[in-house]
Amino acid sequence: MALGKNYEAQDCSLAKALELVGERWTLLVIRDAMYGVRRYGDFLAHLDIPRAVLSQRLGALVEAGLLDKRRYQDNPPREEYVLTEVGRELWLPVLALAQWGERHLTSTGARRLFFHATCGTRLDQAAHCSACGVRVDLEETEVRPGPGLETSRVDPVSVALRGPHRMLEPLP
Amino acid sequence: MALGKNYEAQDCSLAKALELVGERWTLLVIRDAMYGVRRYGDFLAHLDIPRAVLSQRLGALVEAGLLDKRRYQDNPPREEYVLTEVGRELWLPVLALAQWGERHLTSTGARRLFFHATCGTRLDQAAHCSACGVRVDLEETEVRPGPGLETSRVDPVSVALRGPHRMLEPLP
DNA sequence: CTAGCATGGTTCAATGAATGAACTAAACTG
DNA sequence: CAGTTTAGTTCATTCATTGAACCATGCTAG
Repeated sequence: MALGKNYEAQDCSLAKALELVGERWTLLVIRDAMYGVRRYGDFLAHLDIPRAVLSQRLGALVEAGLLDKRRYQDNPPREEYVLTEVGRELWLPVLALAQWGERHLTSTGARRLFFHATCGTRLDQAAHCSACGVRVDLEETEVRPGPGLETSRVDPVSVALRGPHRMLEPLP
Repeated sequence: MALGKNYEAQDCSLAKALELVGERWTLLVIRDAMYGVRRYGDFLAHLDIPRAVLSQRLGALVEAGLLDKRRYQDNPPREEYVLTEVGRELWLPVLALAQWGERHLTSTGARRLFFHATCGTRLDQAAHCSACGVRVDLEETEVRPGPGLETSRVDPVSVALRGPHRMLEPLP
C-alpha cells in the first residue's frame, strides 16, 4: 500500500490504523516483536519474508513510532528493533485477532496459549485474567506452546518458542 | 494477496486470520457490515472502493463464512450481505484496533463513540462496560458521532451515521 | 595480511494485485 | 420504448511484492 490514498478519505480511526498496520506482513512483524524478536536476521528467518519488504516495513514502523531502532553494540555496529509503548498497545487487537483465528480457522487445537505470568491463569480473547480480574498487558504475559503447534520449523525463533516464554524478553 | 502462499508456513493463528481478513479493504468491508451496510451499492459509495475489488472481497467473505448472501426481494431479484455469527465475533479485534487508532493516530478527538445500548455507558477498548461489568457484543452496541467526526461525506451511509445508530441495524 | 563469514542491508527483473473507466445485464418505471 | 436502478464483469495501466543476486562493514581464523 503505502496509501492512505483511498483510505484517508474514510475519516475513520480503523482506516487510519490500517494505513499503518494493515499492509501485508506488518502485523506479523509486530507479532514477532511482541514475542521478543529484535534482529533483522531473526525476523527474516522466522517470517520467510522477502528482504526488501522487511526493510521497508521495519523502516515504516520506526518512522511511525511503533518500533525503536537502537544500537546494542558498537563493534561491529549492530541495531535492534524493539516495540515502543505505542506498539505494545497493539497487544489487545493482535491477541483478539489471533484468538478469533484460533476459534474459527483452526482444526488441530490451539497452537499457542497465553497466560497471566504472575498467576498462571489462561487469558481470554480480551486479555482478561479471570483470577485477578484485570486486563493483562504484554509485559505480564507468558506464551506457551499449545497442542496444535507443529514442530517442523527449525529457525531459532521457532525453536525457542517451543518452550514457555515471557513476551518481549529477547528472542532467541 | 489471496495467498496463504507465504503466510501458511507460519503455523500461527494470527497468520491464518490475516490470510482471510488482512487483505487490503477487507476489514473495512467488515466494519461497514457491522454498522449495518448490506447492499453492494452502499458499500461502494461509502468505501470508495473499486468495483472489482469489492466483488472479489464480498465473494471471499461469503465463501469463508463471514458474510451471508441472501435474497431480500424477488422482483427485481436483489441480494444483500449480512454478517454471520463468525463475522460478528470480529467485533472485539475491530473495536480494539479502531480504538488504538483513535488514541494514537488522531489529533482531532474521537470520530465515533461506542456505547452499551442497554445502559448508555461508553465502552473501553476491550468492549467492556464498566457499569454492567460485562463484555458487550456487537448486537448490544450503539455508535454515536464523536467530536472529531467530519461532515464532508455525503453518501447515504455517512449521512445516516451522523446520528446515533444501533450496530447491525440495516443502513442506510 | 588475507580469505572467509556474519550481519544487515540495496537493487533489479518478473510476477501479481489494485485501480478506474467502460461495458453488460436484468428487471422495473414513466 | 427510452431511461434508470442495481449489481456486477472486463480490461488496460499502475503499483506492490517476490526472490535472487549483489554490496558493505567489520570481525575472525589461518
